[in-house]
Amino acid sequence: MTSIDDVAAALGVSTATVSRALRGLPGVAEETRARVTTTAKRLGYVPSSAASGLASGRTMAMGVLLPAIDRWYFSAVLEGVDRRLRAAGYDLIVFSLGGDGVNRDRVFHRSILRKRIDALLVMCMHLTDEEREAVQQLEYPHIVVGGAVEGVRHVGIDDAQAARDAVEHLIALGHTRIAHMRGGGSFDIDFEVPRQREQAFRQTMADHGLGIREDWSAFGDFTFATSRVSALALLADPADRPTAVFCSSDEMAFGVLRAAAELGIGVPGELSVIGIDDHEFAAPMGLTTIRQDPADQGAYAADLLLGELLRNEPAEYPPSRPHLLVERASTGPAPV
Amino acid sequence: MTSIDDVAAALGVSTATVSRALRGLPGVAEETRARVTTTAKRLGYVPSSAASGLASGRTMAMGVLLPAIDRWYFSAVLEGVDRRLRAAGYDLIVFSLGGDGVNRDRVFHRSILRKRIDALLVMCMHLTDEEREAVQQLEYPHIVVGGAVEGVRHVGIDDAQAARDAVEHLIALGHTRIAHMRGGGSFDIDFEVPRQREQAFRQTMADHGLGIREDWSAFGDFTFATSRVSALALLADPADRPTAVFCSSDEMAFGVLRAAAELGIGVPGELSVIGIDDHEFAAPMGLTTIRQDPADQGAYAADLLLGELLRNEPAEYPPSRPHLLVERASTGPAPV
DNA sequence: ATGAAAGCGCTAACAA
DNA sequence: TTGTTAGCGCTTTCAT
Repeated sequence: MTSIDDVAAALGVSTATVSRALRGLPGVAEETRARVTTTAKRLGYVPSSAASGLASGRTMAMGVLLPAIDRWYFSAVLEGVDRRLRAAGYDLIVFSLGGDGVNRDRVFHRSILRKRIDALLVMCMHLTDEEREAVQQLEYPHIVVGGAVEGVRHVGIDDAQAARDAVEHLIALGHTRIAHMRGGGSFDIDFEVPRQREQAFRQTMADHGLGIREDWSAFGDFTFATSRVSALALLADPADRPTAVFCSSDEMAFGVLRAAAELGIGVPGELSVIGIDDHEFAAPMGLTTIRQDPADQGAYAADLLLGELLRNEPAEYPPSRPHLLVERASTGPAPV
Repeated sequence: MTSIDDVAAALGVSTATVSRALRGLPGVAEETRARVTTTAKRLGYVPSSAASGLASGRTMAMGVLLPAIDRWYFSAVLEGVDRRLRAAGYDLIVFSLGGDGVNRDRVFHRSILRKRIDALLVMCMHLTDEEREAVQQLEYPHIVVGGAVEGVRHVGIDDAQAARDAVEHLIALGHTRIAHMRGGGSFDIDFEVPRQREQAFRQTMADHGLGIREDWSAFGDFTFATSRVSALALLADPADRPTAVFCSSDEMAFGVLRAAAELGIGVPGELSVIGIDDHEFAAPMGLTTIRQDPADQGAYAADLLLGELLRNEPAEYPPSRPHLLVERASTGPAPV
């Protein structure tokens, strides 16, 4: 491996000059910089991140802590984060807690604190008290994306308002018999988000003088499969079923749509379904939903951290990102 | 930040002893090791990865190069890789080429070669000649997951056989009018995989003496939305349409199912649909498919690299992972 | 079983 | 504008 010394020796200049030239620092004659650049390329020199990290205290890497990679929301956020980091020349290190609790604290103690990263982005999820504390006490910039985590700043959509918008869309269509497909639960994925959406659902119903039936609060676990099974039960009785279902996520909405199709229930004629997310499948499925843009959220958070790294001072920022009602074919007037 | 020297000083031992004790190396009295461990924990000592990487030449990180994070296959592979790495105490660095070609070569030259990682896992995708060469000449262990990349070893399912199994399932059900929903195209995602599946489709049809209609080779781009639109056209004419569609991926199969539903075509009564993947939505959708396990492929590849890192010699290994026909409700006998 | 000391390859004062 | 020189915090011989 050719090192900075090789380049310096080849040109008869000092390593400091090579370093400055290559990093675009001022105080290097343009002619010198050109020669250095050329020679470095010719020798195939690539700086060692370990060495520069050790010397400068900057790793040029950012970490993302998440409960699972292979879920729509998280992978989309990741994509947004990555785009920004790439542009800034930063590398992305992913810490997934991946289902089993095994190695959870190893992640915390070995990696997150290991000076491997300059900043950390935490995806909304349930943390133990100890873990939360570890995050709070991080010495470098950090932020939560998605739901709130106590004592840590965060960015995300206004979950309560998003849920309210969805429910009010149904109410405006004349629905009064509205069920809720809830998320959260088996995954450690989150606590705050499902709770806020649920609470907003209840509050909105109450604000409009509509009653809530506890047996119409179905558990969908944020997944297609669980939601489908729940919906099959929820919609089983033609004589007594909701005319609309507010789903706390699109994936659960797909489960409800599927259940309706299996039961021969017409959408939106007999049943309206609305979700939250605007998942990739929502448009082709004709699903009405509240759009959020996870990639934007990730990019926004990454920008924030990158900015703080640059200016070395905390940023002022509005914590909430926009959402938008997208009307498609899965919602319509309440049946008479 | 407390360093190894602080720990050593606190105990009145040398840094070498602390290092040995903490890394579980032999030649340390158990009593000493215990004292070191305790003190290190008390002082909140966490070794710096940059320093140890610089000194030892090991970064304890593995890279994954992929065209996009937020797609089913890739995020699932990532999950499998991550699980293994976590267990081995390795960190995961993700290099996404993410759509736009911007910064592509920066990824190659700045990150991959930057001694930041001990090994690289490349997700099947289209690489420029120069990029392919860069990968081939990597000095550390590397492997491709998914489709083949010329000149680099790889692991994945036997795509040709998987496609053949799918098509023969349809043929065994009596279908002769079989269409193909093809993937590949707009994403740089892949070249080899869609081609192999297409070729196997053609070969299998020919082997069974069945004709192929070029207008029944539809382009689905590996996505739900594109496939749905293609299928809408493919299935438009009740008097002249296929009785079965072989889809090169589940997401495209969902598009075909959706199109069939919109057109009022009964599945599997009038139309059989089969996919490849066993996507999370396949079971609740009742989709017959060829199951593959991306997480397993990722884990397998990661294990391989980890093993080589450990033993310092290339591993012998079977390049192909299993696939399995999963019969569900979307395929049935050809209509008479 | 432990310690001393020489780097690993860079960056960042400080000089010149 | 360029060079000199300390480190950054570990690992790893080589001694002891």
